[in-house]
Amino acid sequence: MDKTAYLDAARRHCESRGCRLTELRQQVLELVLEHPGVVKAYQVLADLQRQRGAAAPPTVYRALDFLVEQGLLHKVDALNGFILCHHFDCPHDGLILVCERCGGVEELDATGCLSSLTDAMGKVGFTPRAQNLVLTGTCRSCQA
Amino acid sequence: MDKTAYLDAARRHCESRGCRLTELRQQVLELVLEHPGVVKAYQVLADLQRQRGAAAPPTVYRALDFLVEQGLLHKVDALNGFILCHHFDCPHDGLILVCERCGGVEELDATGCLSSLTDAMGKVGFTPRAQNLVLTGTCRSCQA
DNA sequence: TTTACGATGTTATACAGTAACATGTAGCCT
DNA sequence: AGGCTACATGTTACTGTATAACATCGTAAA
Repeated sequence: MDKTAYLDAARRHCESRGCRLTELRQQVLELVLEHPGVVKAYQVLADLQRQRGAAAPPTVYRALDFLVEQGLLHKVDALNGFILCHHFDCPHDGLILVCERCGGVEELDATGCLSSLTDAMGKVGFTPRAQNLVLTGTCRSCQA
Repeated sequence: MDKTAYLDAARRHCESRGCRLTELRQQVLELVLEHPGVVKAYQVLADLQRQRGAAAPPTVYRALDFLVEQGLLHKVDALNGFILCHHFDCPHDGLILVCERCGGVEELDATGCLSSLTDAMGKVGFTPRAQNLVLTGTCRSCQA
């Protein structure tokens, strides 16, 4: 899927949920799109400032929060960063592996693996926040 | 296990690993112990300042990092906080559930559940950072 | 047109974490 | 004892992350 198609799909996704992918939000999404792996909010802020001359933290955080809420991005708490979510339109159990060294992202389909986890959680009445599990660690090529 | 016994066990645990649970480190551990669930670094800092009059962030962070390294605490990235680890002496795959609303913590033994996860990760050469998986969500009593 | 609401701008500040260097302290070696 | 070494702690200053609170603007419905 090329960039234009992706943005179109993202826009339709938002609208189908009763929200608007405004110009600012799309601009932020495009900036995230530019980066291969994990993106930091203040990196996006710097990019945004280069493009429009002025921007403050809340501007970026509001847009990022919106995109996370729509399922277009995932927050990687361990790294204080954000990553793109492919598959925002087909909800499934994903396992997202983020390398702490190179920032690379790898996605596994972990539906099978996660079912026993969610079973265990369900038994104690616990509802996990996100359907996609984001883990940090070290990828194969960074093992040293 | 009461507090004194716990601290003794913690001390022996550190010493068996060639480290010392110094007075400061124990003091920080006790402060964490005071709180039922998730504790924030700056909360510990404030407590510490009340007890000894002066303390700076590095003092607290160094102690907390040490305790995490020894396995006595876990860091909860999603909440920028720390929680106690019971079972620091019997290494096993734990699943730690943190409620976003009440801050409560629940630990499951998830050895079985996690094996399929680690299998899947191993297949792509990925090494997860921590052996304990920390998830956030909503606990039974906070489901509302 | 007015009203209401959601989005954005703006300022200031709170919260989280670390770099770099100074000082202290305990054990070891000669 | 004296000095060396390694680790622990103190201190200052800073960078990075995130949000509160309020002002403004645009758009769409009443």
